[in-house]
Amino acid sequence: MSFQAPKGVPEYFPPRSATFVAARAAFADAAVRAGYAYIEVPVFEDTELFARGVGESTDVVTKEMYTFADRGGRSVTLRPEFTAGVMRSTLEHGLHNGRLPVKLWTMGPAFRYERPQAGRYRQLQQFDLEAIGTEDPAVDAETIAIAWQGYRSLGLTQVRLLLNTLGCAQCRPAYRAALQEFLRGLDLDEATRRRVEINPLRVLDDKRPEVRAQVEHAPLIIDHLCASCKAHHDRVRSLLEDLGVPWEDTPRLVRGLDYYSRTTYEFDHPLLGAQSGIGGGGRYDGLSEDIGGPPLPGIGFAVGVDRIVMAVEAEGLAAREPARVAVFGVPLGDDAARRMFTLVNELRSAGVATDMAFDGKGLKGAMKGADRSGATYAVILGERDLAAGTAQVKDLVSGEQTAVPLDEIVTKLKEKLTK
RNA sequence: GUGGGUGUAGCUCAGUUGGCAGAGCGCCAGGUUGUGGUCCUGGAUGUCGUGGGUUCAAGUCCCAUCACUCACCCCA
Repeated sequence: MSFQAPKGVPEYFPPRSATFVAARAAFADAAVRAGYAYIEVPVFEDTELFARGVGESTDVVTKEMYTFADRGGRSVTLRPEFTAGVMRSTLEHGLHNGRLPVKLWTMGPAFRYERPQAGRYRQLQQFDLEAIGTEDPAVDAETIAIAWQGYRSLGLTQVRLLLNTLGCAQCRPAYRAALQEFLRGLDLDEATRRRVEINPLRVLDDKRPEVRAQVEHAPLIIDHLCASCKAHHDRVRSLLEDLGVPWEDTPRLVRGLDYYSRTTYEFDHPLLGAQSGIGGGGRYDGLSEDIGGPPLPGIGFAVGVDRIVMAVEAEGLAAREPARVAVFGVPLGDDAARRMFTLVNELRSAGVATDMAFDGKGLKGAMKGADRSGATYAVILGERDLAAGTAQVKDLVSGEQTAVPLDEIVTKLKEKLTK
């Protein structure tokens, strides 16, 4: 084995890839049912878009971006997240000039240059959903409900919703100053002291016990909200209550991307170890303006598909089924193999999932293949059958076998499989 | 970027004080020349991560290096 996958890039192959596909589909279905439409955005963008959209003070921008110069000398960056690109595309194509909100979803890889560990990858797979052009707290709750449905439809029961609000341009500055004043009085290491000046809210989210103990009595945003932020937050919470979606108020929850404001949330799974966040999102009312657009509020979330696969496995729910077919062709001899190839394609055209044995496999080996394919029927075609214009249709569960004329096989099998 | 752990068959792993490189699962074949699953029998597959050192002899000891992995930090 001379080559291996790039560092920190997870790969999904059968049978585990079935869980990956199911995880993405669960969220896509939930989004489509709520009227969200698909958008395909670039895997790479102008570096400046992320610098301004995600925020110059974030670790993602300062330390973790895959940035390079293309052959034309432009600085481009592999997307570290989706929201900035979706907002850019919305503005560029004027989607916000139509009916609001613009409801969009997308999915695919995002890239962050970090040291890999369990659940943390350099190429991570995300499902992303955004509602742009609305301030209605009901849409905040809607996005949460969609994510919640995604987790539930996969059978996950241990997901926790952590909820907070970060205030807005009206109330956050005063709170930020009060928090900074408090944090400056603490005994903190160099890097953290720098963070106090650049992005003090993030210090609240520090997991180190010595930091945690010190910020225990720090002022909280929840006590400094302006009237409209408080009303917004209360409304989101009461709507979640109406839906029966349980949450935990987590006044210290802060997200690592600068654009977040007001509603902020994270989904967490207790069985995943250190990287337990399996989704997160919130409101980004200032993002459009940050990247040169008009005032345009928005709310959305991203879920980590890699971590959802891990959560599904941790709860013992993994599908672990390779692709299955209903019918499997077993040809004996070259003439039969040729006839079988057409028959198999006819079955597929008729909507019957079908596979067949290749490489001139013997009867025993081909039947073994039929068994492993998961098929309920094997169609055996040997020289004798071919001469008689029939094939043997074998019920692989009962072992029963009958001769069926070749030109009736497709309709007969369709009949058998639909009842 | 910082700190720990682990590298042996496709997978999971064993390998004693340094002494012929192994098991289970999987795979292939046969038992059954036109019938799968269960069973029985047989078989194939190794740069012991890589390079160097010590030694009569290294999977085992030493050094270096790479990869993987877990945690910090950060985040999905």
